[in-house]
Amino acid sequence: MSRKRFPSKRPGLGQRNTRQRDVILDVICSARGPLTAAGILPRAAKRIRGIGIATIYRTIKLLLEQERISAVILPTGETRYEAQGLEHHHHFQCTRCGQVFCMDFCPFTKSGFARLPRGFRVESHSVTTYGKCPECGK
Amino acid sequence: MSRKRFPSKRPGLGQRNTRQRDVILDVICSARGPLTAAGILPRAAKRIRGIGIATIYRTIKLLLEQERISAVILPTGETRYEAQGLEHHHHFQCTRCGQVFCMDFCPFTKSGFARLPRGFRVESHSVTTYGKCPECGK
DNA sequence: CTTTGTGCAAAGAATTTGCATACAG
DNA sequence: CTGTATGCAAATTCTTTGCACAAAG
Repeated sequence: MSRKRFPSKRPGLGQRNTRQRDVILDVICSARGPLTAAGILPRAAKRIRGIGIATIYRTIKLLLEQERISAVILPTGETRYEAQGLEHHHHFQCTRCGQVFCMDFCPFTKSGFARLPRGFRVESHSVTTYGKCPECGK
Repeated sequence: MSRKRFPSKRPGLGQRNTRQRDVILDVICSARGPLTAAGILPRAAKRIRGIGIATIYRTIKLLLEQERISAVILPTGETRYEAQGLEHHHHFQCTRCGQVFCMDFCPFTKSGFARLPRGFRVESHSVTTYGKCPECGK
């Protein structure tokens, strides 16, 4: 049910430089858009014969912990991964072509709208905030 | 992977009024915020001994097709369900207890912040906007 | 009665984990 | 060498489906 967001880092993990990790990170970072785990596998397999899906998932988890990639969850519930930019950003999905874009605007700043790139027309949006509810905030 | 959002309605389905359907709809509609399928089960089971998780899922699908409830997919990928026809709103998840609340504020209005209920403390948020990208907007 | 709906258990799909082996440092 | 990382397959988790029985109309 509740998926752990930031699993406690087990000491002694993510210590070594392996070809698998390099390739998986590169596949994610050089893709045109965010990829699913299943989409990463064949791309990585072209460069490393026999790489397994478990390695893809384990590496994704590691890269997420290291904040080198971030997860993008589409409205269908599909999880994809993209390179982690340093700046706080959100996403925009075109309702016609389905492409997902990164937007450097944030509606939580007063000038949020000003930072919406030219040409993008917002039709709807979904916002989820996280924090402490009244009972837990005491 | 891609979950069908509105499967073709098979004729002859959703014809009958059953206690299970009434109770499941009521559980979803009278909750404080959107519920997961697993969260609906125990609430419905209090009123109908022996109700099964398969019935929860089948009824959720039916209610979605009838547009009596809608799915809320949180940025964690967790899928929840809430009554349909509520006013435009967003959600707030407590980072401690995990509960999800409906918030009638919207950051896309100038006075958005003023409508954040007392006692809720925002720590982070995630926003996805939908619309037409430059190429598709022509 | 006839047909749809339900509960149970098995099947699927996506992701995680255990374990023996491979390999980085 | 020592201990981490990988690949495989089994295990989990969440959701769907097949089937026989229950129940709505």
